[in-house]
Amino acid sequence: MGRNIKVSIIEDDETLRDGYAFLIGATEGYDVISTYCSYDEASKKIAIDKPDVILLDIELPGVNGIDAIPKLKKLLPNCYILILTVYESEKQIFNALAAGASGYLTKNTPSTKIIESIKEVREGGGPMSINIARLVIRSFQKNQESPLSKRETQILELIGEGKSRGQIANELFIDLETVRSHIKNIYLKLDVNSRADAIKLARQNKLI
Amino acid sequence: MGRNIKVSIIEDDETLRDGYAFLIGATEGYDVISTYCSYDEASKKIAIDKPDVILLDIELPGVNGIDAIPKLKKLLPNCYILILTVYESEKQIFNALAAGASGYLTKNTPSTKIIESIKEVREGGGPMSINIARLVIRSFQKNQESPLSKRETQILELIGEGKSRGQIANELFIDLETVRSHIKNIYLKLDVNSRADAIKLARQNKLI
DNA sequence: TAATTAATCACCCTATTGGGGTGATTTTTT
DNA sequence: AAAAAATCACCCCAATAGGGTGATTAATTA
Repeated sequence: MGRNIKVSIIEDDETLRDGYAFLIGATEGYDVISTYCSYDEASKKIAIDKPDVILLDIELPGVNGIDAIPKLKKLLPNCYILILTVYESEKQIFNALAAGASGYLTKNTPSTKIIESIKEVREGGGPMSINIARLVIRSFQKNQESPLSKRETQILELIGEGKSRGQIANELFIDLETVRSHIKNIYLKLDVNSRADAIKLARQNKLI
Repeated sequence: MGRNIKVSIIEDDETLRDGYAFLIGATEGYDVISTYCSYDEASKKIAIDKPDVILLDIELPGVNGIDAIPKLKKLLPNCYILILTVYESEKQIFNALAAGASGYLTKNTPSTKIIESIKEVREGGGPMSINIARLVIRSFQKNQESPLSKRETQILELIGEGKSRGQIANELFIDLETVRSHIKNIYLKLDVNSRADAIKLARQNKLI
């Protein structure tokens, strides 16, 4: 338990890489056991290093950081990956998290927060920069001004689960014709004429 | 800009309520302008208080915290709601965030973190307790050991968007029969026999 | 109170879809 | 060399989806 946390860094910018390495290595309880400038470099040796946590950049030469995540996870299933990048686009963030990153920090993060996040991630936490947390929280928030009624929203949710009219009717204890009627109204309100378009629009606008 | 942050507290436990109020009120830059023991109490006067941030408990008498969120948002559209609760169930958390909460803290949170989170939420951040952040991040992570191939996963994603075989075929520039064939294999692998069941199972296991 | 919206059900229609069978061929990966 | 992935083909038929055009009965809001 008192063992030092073993950290590897994958970052192509030499100055940053050395900076992080020095910073973390100088901190009590942390060892920087290796640094790499690309995934291709890292892949050859990192399985032997066996780091507890990898600090990973997104913009890398060769295999980019996001594609590197599942590969690293395969090499080191018990290793936590902490993204450290300037990229703040929603897609990048969600892709990185979906791929298996356990935390996401932007490069303006103060060094104390980086150090703390490495510990946090190893303890099962999910450290994020403030701006990332904002995006993540927003991704959960539904639109409060939906044109759809409660029932319509409910039915659109079931459509989003791939259910047929019949299945929806059974689940809600209403007639099949009533379901049809609701769906027609949904289509009218959203100005679409297919399930796929309704789902797309509803998800885009966070109606469901 | 230098104006103090106006905070309201809705919390049924008197000891906690007074504790928070004292704590926050004593801090430079913060004013506790009102405290309530339920939503029903708060609803009568809180629109006049016009707080910047509401600290909200989940387990409340009468209207519970989660149902109170949209109502409060309607009364005070520009107010941020910060959940402060012992509840840590995934559903509660995601429901609260979906309803419009901007942050979620558990009650073991140190007081400095609470104070900091109030400021953070007003600056557009999304403060979370460490354990909450863990759940939130995990909710994004996909299963790395899917039984499905890339193409199958892709097709199942499109099915999850409500698309028909024909639409999928057009989108992927493959034959309708090929789509059918993939879907059959998906059903075989997942041991289901309908779109709805496939989507359900895939989402449960984070295959898509 | 009057008007609107929500929720329920009914019956018309037809092209498309969905799911089940049972194959085969060609790449790609292992 | 063997296995898995990706592609396409043709059999079947009940169910579905979407469009039209209604009506009745709560609720909610003006």
